[in-house]
Amino acid sequence: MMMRRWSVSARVGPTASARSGRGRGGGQEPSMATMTDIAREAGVSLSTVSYALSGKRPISASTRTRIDQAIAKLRYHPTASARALALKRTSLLGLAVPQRPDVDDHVIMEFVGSILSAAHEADYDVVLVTAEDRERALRIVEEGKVDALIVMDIVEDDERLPDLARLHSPVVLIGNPQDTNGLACVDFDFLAGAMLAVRELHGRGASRIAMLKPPSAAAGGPVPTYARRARLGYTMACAELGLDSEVVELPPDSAAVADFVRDQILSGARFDGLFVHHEPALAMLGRAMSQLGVACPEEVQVAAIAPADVARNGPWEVSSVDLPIPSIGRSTVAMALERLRDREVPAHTRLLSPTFVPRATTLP
Amino acid sequence: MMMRRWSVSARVGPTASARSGRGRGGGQEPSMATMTDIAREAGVSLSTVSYALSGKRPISASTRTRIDQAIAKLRYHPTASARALALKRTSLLGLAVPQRPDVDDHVIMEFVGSILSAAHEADYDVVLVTAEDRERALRIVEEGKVDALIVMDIVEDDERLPDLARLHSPVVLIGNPQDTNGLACVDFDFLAGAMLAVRELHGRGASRIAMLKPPSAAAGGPVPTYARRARLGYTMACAELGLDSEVVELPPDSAAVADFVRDQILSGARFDGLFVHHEPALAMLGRAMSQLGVACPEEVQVAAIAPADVARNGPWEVSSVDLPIPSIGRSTVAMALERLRDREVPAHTRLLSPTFVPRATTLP
DNA sequence: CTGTTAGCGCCTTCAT
DNA sequence: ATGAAGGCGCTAACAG
Repeated sequence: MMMRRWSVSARVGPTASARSGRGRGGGQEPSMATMTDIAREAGVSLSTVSYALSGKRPISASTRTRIDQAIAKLRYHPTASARALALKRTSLLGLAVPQRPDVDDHVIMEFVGSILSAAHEADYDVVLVTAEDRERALRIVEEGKVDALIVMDIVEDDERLPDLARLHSPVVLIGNPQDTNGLACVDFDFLAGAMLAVRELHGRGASRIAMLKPPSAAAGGPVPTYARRARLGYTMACAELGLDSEVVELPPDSAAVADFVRDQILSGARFDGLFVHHEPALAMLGRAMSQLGVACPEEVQVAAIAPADVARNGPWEVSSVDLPIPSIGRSTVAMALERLRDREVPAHTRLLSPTFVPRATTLP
Repeated sequence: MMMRRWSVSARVGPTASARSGRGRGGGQEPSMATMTDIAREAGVSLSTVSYALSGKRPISASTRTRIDQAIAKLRYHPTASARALALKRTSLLGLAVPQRPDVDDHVIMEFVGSILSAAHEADYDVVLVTAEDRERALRIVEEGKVDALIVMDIVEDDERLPDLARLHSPVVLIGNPQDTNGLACVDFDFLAGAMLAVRELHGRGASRIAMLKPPSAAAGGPVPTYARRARLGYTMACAELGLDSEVVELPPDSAAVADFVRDQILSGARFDGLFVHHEPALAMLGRAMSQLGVACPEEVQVAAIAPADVARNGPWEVSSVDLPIPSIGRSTVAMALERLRDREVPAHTRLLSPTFVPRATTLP
């Protein structure tokens, strides 16, 4: 049975013209009830109300009842700012999201959604700032507007890291730059993931395995930290297995993909396995192969690194090392909260282990 | 005259022992500098520092300089919670975003992005909550964690409205429900937009104009508030122009769209104008018409209501009444801030006027 | 089990 | 142009 504590007893009127209780009718600010009001109404002391609410001290049943009634009657709600000032914590996490046009909105929303859920479960709320507004991100933590900061879309040699490293509050990066600047990081283990994909292809008979990836960003452009690690994993796995390695950079347009399939697979038969780390090209590849009549699991096997929904939707069901975006989001929040607890433990990096999910593009 | 050493008026507590001097690096909490520290360092009073920072009182150049130096030296940053408590405002806006799978992530991100920008420009930050978590949305405003709340994705007969209407802080809805419950609303004027699209088609020679829309949600499912208004605009415009009206509900799959084109346009030639309020079907329609050999501006003209990028991308450039998502976002923030200023002005609805952009699917 | 009280860091009305 | 002092609403020692 649900005991209503903050229940709303009665509706007033259409316009809620029933201004504050007794005061004088001159109704200005509704001027919400405070803990002092509750104390008076319940005939107890201020601190008793506080302890009743926080449960940090035993309260007699009768007292608690009177307090609860007063709270319901006056529609009391604790004031976040006051609590924050006294506790020195806001129960707010900062989240810097990228607004660059070249990042997939769907992926971002998945991150944001999982981070929101995880934060809410721990009774934290989330303040969003755009990653491009560096000043603002720094400011909300310096001013104590948030207790910790999560930064998405970290790129190689990210220029924000030195500033972030100076902050006195926990900062967690989503990504894994070569130089973390001593900051905590959470990410998928792209290196292990790439190796796993290659091994799975090889274990299923492929021996001429190419890696397909997007063109390296235009010189100087930002490079996501996973690009290097995935590529490294691929070459390491090939080396380990004694295979030749060849990285093919493919622009994300159907023509280029079709050309590749025609030249390198159909005619050349150069590859019997493809490791694809290139989400937009995945669907194009599927269409090109079916149109050109390349038998997929038989002639050439395909394994990708991609979010599960990307791998499954589209024209075919691609076997893949699934990118567990929600897990990354949750781990990130968890790490932020941990660092909020133990300010002392040194920052570390947490890489989520890969799992291979065979689907329709690899042999059984 | 009284020579007061830096008044230790109330610094007795064990906490305020002010051992902040370099002491030893026993380093516990960095314990950020406060305004009192700045005052001491600059040799002025607390209030002087406060006024220097807020600029609400003239400060002599020399004093200001010393204060600025102290601030720089001690790396001072005002504390948001303290300021919020004193000012009774947090400079934080709440934003409830939908997480329903059937809302386009891209559109959401556009809303969120524009709202973030607008808020930041006014020196507000944004707290994100998921619309599904109604309790939480209410709570962040009741506890004064945010100064106002913006709620996206309002549906017809939205069950959240009564609760939102009870709040004592400004609430702004994105959408325009029939019963606003006295809440402020901002939205695109879908009614006028639909009428405009029909008139433009008619003005260009079309006289048998159908409206294409997604199937009405399964009974009981949430219905976005714009569905009714767009449809109403269509029928009103047809009536006004003395045209027959026919609303065609099309599921968002290529087969259905192709069937429609084949049966109703190719064979039947029943329509020479299509008013499309159905984003996912737009691209499908373009492909179907070109594959089936329907001459687009000549045989049948098409005008849509859609975000500009949706209208322009895809297989054809659709003439359309562009949905100005960023403007809606900005207006929403503006309205929230207005209501924060003038708590008295009654809530009202703001509908953004439509503009027709002729592109390739209408005659000149 | 319950009160009393001193802050948390900043703003602002009075004095000067 | 500058100080002094009293909150803002809540928490957490200290006393009983």
